Amino acid sequence: MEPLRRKALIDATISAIGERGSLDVTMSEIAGRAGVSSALAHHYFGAKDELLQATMRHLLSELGADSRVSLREATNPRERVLAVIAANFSDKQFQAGTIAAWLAFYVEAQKSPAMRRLLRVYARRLHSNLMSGLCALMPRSEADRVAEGIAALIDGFYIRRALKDGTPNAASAIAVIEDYLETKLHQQKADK
Amino acid sequence: MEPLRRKALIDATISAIGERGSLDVTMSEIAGRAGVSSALAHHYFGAKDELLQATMRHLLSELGADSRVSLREATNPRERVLAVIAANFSDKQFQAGTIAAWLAFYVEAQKSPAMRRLLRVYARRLHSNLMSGLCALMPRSEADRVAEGIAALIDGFYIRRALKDGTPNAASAIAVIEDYLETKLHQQKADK
DNA sequence: TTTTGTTGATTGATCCGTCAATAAACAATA
DNA sequence: TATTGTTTATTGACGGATCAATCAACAAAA
Repeated sequence: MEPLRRKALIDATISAIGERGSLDVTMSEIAGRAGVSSALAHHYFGAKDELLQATMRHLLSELGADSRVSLREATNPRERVLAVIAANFSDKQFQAGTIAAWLAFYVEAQKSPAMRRLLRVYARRLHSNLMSGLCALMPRSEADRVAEGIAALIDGFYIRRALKDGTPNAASAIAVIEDYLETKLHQQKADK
Repeated sequence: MEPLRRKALIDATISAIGERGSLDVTMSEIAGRAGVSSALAHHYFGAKDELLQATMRHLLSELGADSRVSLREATNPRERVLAVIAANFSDKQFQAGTIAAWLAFYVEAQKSPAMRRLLRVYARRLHSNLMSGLCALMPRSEADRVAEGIAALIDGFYIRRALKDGTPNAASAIAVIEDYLETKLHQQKADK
């Protein structure tokens, strides 16, 4: 029962955050969505921030898994980079609820060391995933810079989704980022 | 007296948000920082979200003013773009408190239409400021895309500051963004 | 019967917003 | 100038609402 409930509560947390748009969701709200009492949520998670952290870890591991799958299909360095970008803007990831949760967690990270730690894991992983492709395409120092740029672009488009009404368009975000990459690759070839 | 108090309360709001890292600051906390009672804060602003909105507007107008000053010193299109970037990462803007406030407002925008409206003003202004330089350097459609990229990069580096401990380094952020711009300009010249 | 699952009720804390009351500044008037 | 009236500034205290967390109690497996 326990794993079931935990999963349901975490899912409920994401959808609640997604709907409300911030971490300002009550335990009762979350528990209600999961079809249980708030007391049960406390029973399984102890305190609210532990539930939030578990939710964050869940998001993190889902993105990690998606990235790995996406990377496995890549057959060359360039495709590896594209795969990482694609994973971040897949339908599963680039969704209102998930995006809202990421943003809220970024804010939370400013006061919660635990959250900050988790976000750093995300950042490091993203960087190294990007580098795994970029390193073969340009000198290390240049690759580092481009990876930082792409990472900032990804987070930037995530945050900017907060401005748009209606459906977020992952397509145009991908287009801009890929254009950045292609331009960079082109430049590398020219320099050689 | 009124203008004095309003200013003090808005400044107190920014510093409180900056220190706590989120909008989860109480009226008492803010009022205390401004050296007045919480009742007075209510007297001048009515409700908490009005104070928060006033704070957001203040941030917005400060950034707008800084951008205008920075732009005035530019003597050619390329410098105009650089000026906009520089304004966003000036010591005055790229500061822990201010950054925390921007992020928190982004999250708030997901549930508050008023905040969303203000952030859209910011986004539009940034875009048009960037376009004022880019349009002279490349075709409009390309300029649009580059402007979107730079805007996302700026917001991306802002949000990523939440991960770093210690002082935020505006310098490396500027370096990446300017590198992006230069690469793009180079590409334009080559295409011609 | 021991362990696991589950809840309703409750507690204690926090916090927004209001209000009545006081003080200070200001205006009017005799 | 002295006095009276009026608006502005300011606060302490409080009502009312919300919410996290606890707990005692009950049901259901094992």
